[in-house]
Parts: sequence; C-alpha cells; structure tokens
Amino acid sequence: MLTERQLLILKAIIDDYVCHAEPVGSRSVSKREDMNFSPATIRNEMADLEELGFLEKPHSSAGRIPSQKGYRYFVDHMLSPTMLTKNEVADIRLMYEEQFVEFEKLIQQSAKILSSLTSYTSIVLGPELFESTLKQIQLVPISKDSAVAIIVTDTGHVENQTVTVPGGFDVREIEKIVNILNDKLQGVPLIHLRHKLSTEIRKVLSKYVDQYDQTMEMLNQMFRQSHNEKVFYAGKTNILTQPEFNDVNRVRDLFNIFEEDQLISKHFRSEQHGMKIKIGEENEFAPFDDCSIITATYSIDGKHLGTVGVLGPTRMEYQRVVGVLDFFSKDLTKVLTKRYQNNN
Amino acid sequence: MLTERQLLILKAIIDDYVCHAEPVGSRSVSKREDMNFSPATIRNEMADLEELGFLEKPHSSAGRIPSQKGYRYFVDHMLSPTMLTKNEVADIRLMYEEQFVEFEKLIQQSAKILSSLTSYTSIVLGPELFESTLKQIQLVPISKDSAVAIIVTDTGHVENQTVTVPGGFDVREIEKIVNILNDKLQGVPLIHLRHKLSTEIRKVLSKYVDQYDQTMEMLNQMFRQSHNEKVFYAGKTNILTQPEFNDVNRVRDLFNIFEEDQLISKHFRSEQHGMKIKIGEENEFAPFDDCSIITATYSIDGKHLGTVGVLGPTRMEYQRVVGVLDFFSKDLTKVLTKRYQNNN
DNA sequence: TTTAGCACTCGGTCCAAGTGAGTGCTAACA
DNA sequence: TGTTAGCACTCACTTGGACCGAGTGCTAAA
Repeated sequence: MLTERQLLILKAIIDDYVCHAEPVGSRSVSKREDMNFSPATIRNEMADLEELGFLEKPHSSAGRIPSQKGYRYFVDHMLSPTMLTKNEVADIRLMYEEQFVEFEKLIQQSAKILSSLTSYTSIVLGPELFESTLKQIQLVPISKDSAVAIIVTDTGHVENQTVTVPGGFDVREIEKIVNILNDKLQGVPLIHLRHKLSTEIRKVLSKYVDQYDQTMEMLNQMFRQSHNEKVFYAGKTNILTQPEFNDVNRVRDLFNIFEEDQLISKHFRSEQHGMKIKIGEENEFAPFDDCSIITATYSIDGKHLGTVGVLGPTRMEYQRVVGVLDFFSKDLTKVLTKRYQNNN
Repeated sequence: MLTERQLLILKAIIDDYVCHAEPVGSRSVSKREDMNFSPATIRNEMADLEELGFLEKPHSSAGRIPSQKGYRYFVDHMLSPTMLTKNEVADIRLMYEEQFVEFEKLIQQSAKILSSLTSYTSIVLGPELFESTLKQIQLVPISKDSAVAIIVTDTGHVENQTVTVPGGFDVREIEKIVNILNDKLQGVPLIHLRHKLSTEIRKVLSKYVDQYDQTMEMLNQMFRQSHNEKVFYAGKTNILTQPEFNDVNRVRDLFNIFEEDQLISKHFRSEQHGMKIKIGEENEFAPFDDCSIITATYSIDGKHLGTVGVLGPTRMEYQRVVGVLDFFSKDLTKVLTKRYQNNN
C-alpha cells in the first residue's frame, strides 16, 4: 500500500536514525545518493508517512523518527538480512574448535560471540530440560547423613542435588536403590521423573527396600528440583553505550529484569522453531519499551532445545542481527546435532 | 592525635555525608543535638581537619566532605559495628531452613541476603576448590565417543567435564579405569590431581590398561579444567541508586568489571581469615575509586573456603556493613561446619 | 506533480543577573 | 585564651531573555 518512493524514504529514515540516533530531516534524506527529489517533495511524503503512522516527530521543528509501526513494517516487508563475512564465520567456527568443551560452556561462549558480533546484549537460554531424558543417576555419600545425587541427561547435562540419607543405610543399600532407579528410569524424560517415582518406582521399592518411607523421602528430595533452564548473558554493558540508556533510572529498570532469570527465561523462551522479532512495546515488560528483542531457536536432531537472542534498542540494526542470528542458530544446531546424535 | 572535639565533628560530618551525599556545612553540624558549639567554632575545626587531610572541599563556597583518609581514620579508630536486630538474624536463619539445599544455592542465597540487608551490592566467592579434596569420580557415557566425567569433592561440590572416549572402550574397561582412579585419588586435594595423574596413576595404568595412550589423553581432558571458584552477585542494581553512579559511563566501567569473574575473584579473594576494608583508591581498579569494598571469609571446620563481600560507594555505612558481614560470615561458617564436619 | 521560497516553530546555547549556602577573617566577648 | 557574632566574599545554581539554526508547513510558480 506504500508507494515505491515512500518505501525508499521510510528505509532511508530508518537507516539514518539507526545509525545516528537523531531525528532525520528532509534535507539530509534528499542528499542520499539514490534520492532524486528535493527536500520539499520529501517533506510532503514524510507528512504522509506520519499520517499513516510510520513516522513520528519529537517536536514540531525536529526531523522525523521511525515509529514502532514503522519498524514493524520495515521488518515485515523490507528486511534483507546481512550475510556474515568470511571472517565472522571463521570466528564462530573457532568457538567449536575446543572440541569437547562442556555443553554449558559452549552455550556461554555462544552468548559472548553473539554480543561481540552484534555489539548488543545477548541472552541465551540453556537447554530446556523438559525434553531431555535421563541417562544415569549417581548417589555419592558426602557425610554420614548426606549425599550428592547426580543426574546426567542424554544431552550430557549434569544436575546435582544434596539429599539427606536415612540413618543406617550402608553403601550396599544405596547401590541397590540406585540400580533400581537406573533400571527403571533410563530414557524417561526429566519432566516425568516425579510422576514415575510416585507410581512405578514406589511399587518396586516397597518390594525390595527395607526402610521404605525414608527412602521415598530421600528420592523426593532428589527430584524436588525444578529443572529451570539456565540463562546466560553477554555484553550486558553494550546496551549502556546506546544514547537511549543515558538515564541511569532506565538502566536500573532494565538491569533489575536481568537479575530475574525466571522472568527473562519465560519471556525469551520460544515454543515454535524459528526467528521471532519483538519491537518496543510488543515486549511484555515496560523497561523493554525502548528495546527490540530478536530470538532464534537451536535444537539437537530436530528436538527443540533452547533459544538464542539479542537485545538492543528499538533503533536496532535489524538486518544485521537477523542475519547473524539466522546463521548462528542454524550453525549451532548443526554442530550440536552432529555431536550428540549418536545417543546410545 | 585528634582532639575530642575534632573526633566529634569528623564523625558528625561522615554521618551526615553518608546519609545525604551532600557537602556538610558548619551550620548543619552545629545544629546536631550533641554539638554545643557555634558554626564559627566548627568552621575553625573544619579548617584544621582539612589541613590534616581528613576533609576536603568540592569548591570554596561549599561544605566539607570526608576525604579517603577521613574514612580510613574513621574506620580504624572510631568504628563501632552495628548489631543486627532479631528480625534480621531471623531472616538469615530462614535461609538455612531448607536444610539440604545444595551448597551452591546456599552461597547464592547468601549473596541475596547480604545485598538486601545492606542495600549495597554483594559479591560472594564460592568455595576455593584448591583446598577441597576428591571424594569420587564418575564417568557416564553419553554418545559412542563421548562421556561426562563427574568429580565430587568432600564438600559436596560437583564438577563435570565432557571428554572424548577412545574408540573401542566398552563399559567394563571404563569401569576398571574409574575404579583405579577412585582407589588412588580419593582424598587427594584437587589442586594435586594433575600432578598425581602424571606420576602415580600413569604407572598403575600402564600395567592394567590396554589402550594406554588414549586413556591418558582422556584423563588429561578430564582434569584439564582449572578449578575456578564461582562468583555470585546480588543487588548489582543497588549501586545504581547511589548518586555517585548517576553517570552512565561510570556504571559501564563498573559493570564491565563485573563481567570479568576472573578479575573480581582475584581482587576479592582473601588469603587470611577475617574482615578486610578497602576504601576508594585502595582498590586496584579505577572504576572502584569511588567505592569501598568490605570482605569477610567463611570456612568449614577451620578450613578456609571462600569470601563474602559488600561493595558500596566510599560514602558507605561502614558500621552497618561491618556489623552485618561479621555476623554473617561467622554464622555461615558455623552452619557449614556443622553440616560438613562429619566427613568420613 | 515537483520544487523554490518564505514565514514560523521550537529546542539548544549563551549570557547576565540574582540567590543562597557556605566560607574565612576579624574583632569583641566571657 | 578559647569562643562567637558579624561581615565581606565566593561560587554553584537558577532564571529568563536573546539568539541561532535545523527543520517544518504552506503557497505559488515551474
């Protein structure tokens, strides 16, 4: 519904504003190479674009800035993602080089690379464990009445949890229980562990184990932990170089949210595969009103695992970030799949 | 060397400045309850205190503010730590209630409590592993050529590391190796693991294991990890409410340091037991120039473990923070010792 | 339909005057 | 001799007016 020329002008204004963070006047638009109209003509078009809601004016004698709707239109209809350079691809590949670095470290590294490639803040959600299945359980006695329960998943993720060991249990007894657990629970999705425990395991244990009640108590402790996905940040301070965050109060509001991993994780988690772009107030939290968030998902062998995301000002280099995230998420998926597809 | 009256005035000025963050004038000092001198007299004393280096003037017609030396004198000679209220002690105790929460969670909680008690930023260093000893090693196969190595310490700390498994190893072979490791390495301080590996273990393995070279390669991967202590922060944004951090550039400099756990850990780590106060430029890093850092240590059974610390502006409530940290670190030590003293 | 011209708007900067909190110094007082 | 009242002085901060300039909207001509 926009004319060719309007598109051209809208794009020019967004380009300029993204780069300089200052209202763009008709004169400076007219000076662009590909722009063959006088400032007056452009002023007319700008007035129209403003009426349509794609631009706004900070005050009557200033230039125009893109509105949220303007960015949205740009993203939906005019976005051509920037390709990565060879060097950038090489930088990413370098990360995978240390071949058997732990999963968590890899994810953490991912966050660092994303923030350095985009110069925004990156937020990466660790594997969502509810799709992972149990590989093995271990119980290591620590003191006379406590032990560390260790749960390993098929993706190599390790969780541990201190539990109280009922008095009078000896090593053999514990071994027996652990064997039963491993026998019955291997391959069970973590999210079903508690349910299995209170049904099947319950029955088996009541047959073979002496101190049934205390044992169940211990196992409940073991699986009590809610398997929260971890949140990794990198380049948190990048956002502070943006002029829209010159006000410390805003910074505080934003960083307060960063301290709530739970909130962030909920907000970033993406159910369906693929890229998602949330602009300004499309985000749930008020401190994100001047921010845009772009997320993509990564998976192993088609199994949805987690989310990689970049947070920047609404005045963000969308093409660049979309380009980076698209490449990166797919590449990460490829690497992870290759590494973990041979399960069992 | 300071007169009674000078002490009184110095303390009054520090009190006032800590509270209001603005230069303190002679008039407002003279109005305090316990102050029976006219502004003129106080002005004379203030001039003397300035000459001695305990006070400074932002400009000629402003009141005085305490200098770094002033704070130092106050801390060294006039500090009477505030006791915690019953409610505050109760809050702390509440934290220990969930009795067998993991060690790491406990430490993380500690950071939260400290920051909420002081309204400053708290930084807590997790256990310094070099004093921990090995409790048990586990090796869990994940895919056909990789496994997760899990290391449990006597303090219930768990580390894990993905390793490449030499082709052709079967479960029994791995079990044998793990058994040898556990047999030879139990009780060995983590810091000596690598050394032991390249001496004793080497010999034993060459006798009992088939694919010696590949096995050594795997074990090297296993112990490659440098056992860095983790750093936990809480209330990072508290510092942003302080007027000295109204400037975003300062905030950025400070938060940049927060992103470098390594640096922080080095700077906060305390070799000897007890409380340490670093005021302003006594800190190593320029972004801390307007900050003071107070740290205390916690231990298990006399064995030095880690550090709890609070970071605030130089204009900090020293008495309060020292009171809180003193109580907290001792209490934490007590609880941890009680929980883990029964090792074997 | 496009453009040149022109009056107008309005935030930002500069400057001068005024304000007030605070100081240092001096002289008088107890 | 130590303390205090008084007074001139300093200086950051606020206020308001003048000015500047980037940018606009409108109108009329090309």
